[in-house]
Amino acid sequence: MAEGSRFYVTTPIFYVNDVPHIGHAYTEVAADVLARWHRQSGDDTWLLTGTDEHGQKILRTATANGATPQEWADRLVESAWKPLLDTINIANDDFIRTTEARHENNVQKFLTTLYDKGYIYTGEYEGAYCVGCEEYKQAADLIAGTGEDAGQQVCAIHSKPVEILHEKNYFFRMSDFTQALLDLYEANPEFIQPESARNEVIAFVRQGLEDLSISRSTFDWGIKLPWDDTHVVYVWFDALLNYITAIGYGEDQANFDRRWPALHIVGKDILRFHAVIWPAMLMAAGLPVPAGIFGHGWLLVGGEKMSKSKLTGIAPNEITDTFGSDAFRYYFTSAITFGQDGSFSWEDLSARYESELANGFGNLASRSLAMITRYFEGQVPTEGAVTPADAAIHDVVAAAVSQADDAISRVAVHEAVSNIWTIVDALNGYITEQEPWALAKDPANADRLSTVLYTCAEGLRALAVLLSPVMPESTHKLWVALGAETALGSLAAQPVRSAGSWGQLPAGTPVGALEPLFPRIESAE
RNA sequence: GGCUGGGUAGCUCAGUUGGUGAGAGCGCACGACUCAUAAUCGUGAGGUCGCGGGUUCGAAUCCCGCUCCAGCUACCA
Repeated sequence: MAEGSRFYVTTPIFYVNDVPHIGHAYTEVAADVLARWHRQSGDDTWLLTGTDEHGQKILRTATANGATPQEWADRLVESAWKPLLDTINIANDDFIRTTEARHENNVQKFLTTLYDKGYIYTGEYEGAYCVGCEEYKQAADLIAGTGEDAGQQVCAIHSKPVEILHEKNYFFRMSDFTQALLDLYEANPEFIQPESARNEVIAFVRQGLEDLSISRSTFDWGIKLPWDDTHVVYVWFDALLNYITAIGYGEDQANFDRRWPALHIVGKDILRFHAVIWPAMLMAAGLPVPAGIFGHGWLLVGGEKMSKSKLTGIAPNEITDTFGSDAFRYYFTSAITFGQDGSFSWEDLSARYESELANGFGNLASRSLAMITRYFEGQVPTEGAVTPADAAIHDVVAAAVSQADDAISRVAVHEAVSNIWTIVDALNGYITEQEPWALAKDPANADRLSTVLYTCAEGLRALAVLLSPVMPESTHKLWVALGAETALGSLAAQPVRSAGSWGQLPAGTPVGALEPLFPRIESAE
């Protein structure tokens, strides 16, 4: 899906009962960077995120907190999830909540469609039920009993024997789609990325799929089945449909056709739901399957998956309060190979902030603008005769643009940043070699000095555009300081794919003052 | 147990279909420079490429065994 003028990307919807941590933020940032890049390239772009609000757990915690589940969800959406998007500067186009009418009504339409087509049947669910937990347990949640319970399976939490219960349930004929899914994976190798995720899924589906129980009657916080209001739909079935109800499935066919299919960015923990159940659901309904599923890795803290119970969970604002949202976004998109697990540490974050953002990019902007201010009275100088050294910079910029765009099309966000960063390194080296401060000592070198500093200004102009999807705030400051806001218009309006064409910033443009883009941070604590 | 990945310089990681002396960034040491956020640029030190076999003229790169780490092994999201 490299080019084309349409780009629909989604994040998973947040389960409102969770506490926001950097894992959620990581997914959001990645999707947002992709969306901003495409949007700024002129593609018809849509970034969807939202919240998942149904299910037994939410009913329980709401009750425990003396609220109705809807009140509870409302509270969490406003106090936790929407603020998270602000904290990390996400420019989503929509925010869907699974309790909204546009979702609930059309989930019912979808269910009716599957029911009418015969993909849903009445069956009996048999499961191990723990009275203490008030829910069915999976085999992994059970342990062998001891003492008087020896020989029986007991609940790992309550250590009491579980009961085998039977319940009337509605089932989705997912097993019908085993072969169709395998064919899909085969025919479209990039449907699931990265390759390791694809292998995982294929191995799973090859074992054969079972039908999926998609209704619950033991609680009622969910979307009712249209043909049997004593059952609510299984939460995942409900949640996955957000990707199409948000864009008009069931009520706005034109918009649906305009947006669908989507690229789904998900963590590898929920890969299976997206790569197996979801496409099967769509196939059953006669709808196109997603454009792709990208499963990214875990953030590891101290070599282990971050978790609240091990006190390694980190709230995004712990980072942004000190480093800012741009640094947060930069760090997670550049330091971690998208698709693989990545290590997070405060030391690494501080080190990269200082060496790459402050000393590398920030200082490049400072030194360039300082010299333009000092030697050319604050106006972008004229480019004179171009030497091989200057041409080399032009080439680096042009190459960075095409390489980064290619990387984005492959969802290789980290690679794109790395490609763009070659401009930072090249310009810092260029300045040291060209020694504009030495040229400035002799008026005979005025033309050369002018060209060197023009090259710096143009390089920065390109950097501002290319990095704006990743670091919207600091690049905007740089854009204004370069005088580009008045000379070329708003940064968001700059087409990213033509950022490499040289000579856009007009000579004579007045530059402004620039505070350090990434100020040094005292001691990191 | 089975499956999917991974174990490469102090740290985080690249290493296409096996082939000139194994790479990058950071950190460290030394040097250059002074426009700049005590920033920049250059040079250098540093590695039995998890362990043991095998295939090959030649393997970090293929095959076998072993070992260590992480994740998955479906209807809680």
